[in-house]
Amino acid sequence: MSEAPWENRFVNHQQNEAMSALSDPSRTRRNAAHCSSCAMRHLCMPEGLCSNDIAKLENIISATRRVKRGEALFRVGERFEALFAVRSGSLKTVVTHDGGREQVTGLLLAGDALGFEAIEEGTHTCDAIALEDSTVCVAPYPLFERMCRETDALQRRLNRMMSHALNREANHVVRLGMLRADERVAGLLLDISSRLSMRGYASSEFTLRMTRDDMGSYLGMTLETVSRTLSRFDKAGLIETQGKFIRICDFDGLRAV
Amino acid sequence: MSEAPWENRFVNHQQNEAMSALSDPSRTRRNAAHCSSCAMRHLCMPEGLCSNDIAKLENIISATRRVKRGEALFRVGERFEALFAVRSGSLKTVVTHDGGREQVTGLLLAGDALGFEAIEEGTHTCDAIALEDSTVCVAPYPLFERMCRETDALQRRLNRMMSHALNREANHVVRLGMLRADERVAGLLLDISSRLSMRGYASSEFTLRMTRDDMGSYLGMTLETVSRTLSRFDKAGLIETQGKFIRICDFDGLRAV
DNA sequence: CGGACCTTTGAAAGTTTTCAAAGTGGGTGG
DNA sequence: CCACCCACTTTGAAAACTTTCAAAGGTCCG
Repeated sequence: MSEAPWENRFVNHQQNEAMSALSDPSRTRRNAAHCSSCAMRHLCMPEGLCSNDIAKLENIISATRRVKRGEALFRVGERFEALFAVRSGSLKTVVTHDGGREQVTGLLLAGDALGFEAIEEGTHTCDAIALEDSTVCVAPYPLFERMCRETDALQRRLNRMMSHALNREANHVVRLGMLRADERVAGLLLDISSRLSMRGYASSEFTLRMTRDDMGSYLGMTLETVSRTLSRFDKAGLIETQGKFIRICDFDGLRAV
Repeated sequence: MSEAPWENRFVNHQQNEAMSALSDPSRTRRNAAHCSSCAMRHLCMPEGLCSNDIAKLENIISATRRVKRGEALFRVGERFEALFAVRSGSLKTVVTHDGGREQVTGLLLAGDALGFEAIEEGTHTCDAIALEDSTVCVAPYPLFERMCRETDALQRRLNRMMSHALNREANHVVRLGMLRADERVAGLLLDISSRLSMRGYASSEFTLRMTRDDMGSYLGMTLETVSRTLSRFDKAGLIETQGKFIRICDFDGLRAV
């Protein structure tokens, strides 16, 4: 049982990746180590940065923060102090509607950056909750902003990252607005798979730390419908589920809804 | 009939606004005139820009483009060349899913900026279609980017605008994911009302140039459900509808769903 | 002014939610 | 280290909501 494939958790993948991403053996300072590693790639390692720039950046992004499962990295209304990048683990962003109803608006995996929503008003507009014990890199925004001013490439990277976040949201809008329940679930699985794949992880199996309730909230449906849909996919041979572990068996089948 | 309140179109409002916003009588050049006026306020007139900066900006944003009803300002796949701001009229953004199904992902009113989604990949990821004959201000991105580099305040404004777009999308996600049909329609009406109000227009009545089909697509429901919901609101005394003209009679009632 | 497009309304069909209850799993304290 | 318990998951059946199909007005744009 301890050798079962679904024991192959995110955390393990991430640590492997973190190690292998240390492509430059000369950087051995502790701060440099995590900064140049996997999770901060998008935030810290834009093409076009010279090694001098990278050194400056490493000084800015010097802190790592730990967030335990269920704890908040930040909450609605808190002052905006830093951008974050998921180094290991995963988080969800949540908005609480009046009346206490909650909606999961985002899923952040290792390598994803978050916090951009707070730039507008200077305060966070959603909660970011860890789905498992996680670590994030911290980029204090005032410093980051100053460095953007000095380094064009970094500024361009920031603009692209925010544009990327915008496109991600637009995809989510399409998923919620145009797709039926089973199409949404299939879309989510394929989306996660492709995000993992882009970062060098196995794309056909993963452990999704969201509950069925979280998935339902994210997809605009009830937890029961999520569960039923996954069961149906399983019976149809499209996937195999074992609790939170999911293996995709038939990509084309999933794409065909 | 020609004096009926629903003759009071957006276009009229906008022209009034454009005139009244010419707060500095010294700026009489043609290029300066439209640039310092209403529609570009968000793009061009951040607090913190000195008059010298503003002059430079006016040179960059020198073009106005006309888009006729039904025509595209840009389309999916087209190269990203400029950011835009709606000067008069209104547009929708549309994504076409495989299979030809279309989803309206955004509604842009006078004063709104658009085009940010194209920064990531350098090509547009949606179509922008005019809902009525409209004009937009054009900010060529390479020039705009360069000016951001020279002027901190403008860069900060750009970041805030993109963050704002992100928050707008997040609101839309919540609307689609957590609300029922009538709540979505009510939410849209209140959203439009508040956006008009922020820009100094009458907030209790407006002519929404989208068709019921567009509204349905934007809200993730069918045109029939939109129509039925509006009829029900009308009968309940919450609003008055006359085709595309809508008057909100009972804001609190609408907020209460 | 005419015709195309848009809107409204009804009834039936379909999908998803709600309510309910049993089963499963994993993390926590003893 | 194990057992227990709480939280999560699964499944069923009825109810609710929304869509689909259909047809009759309306509106407005050229």
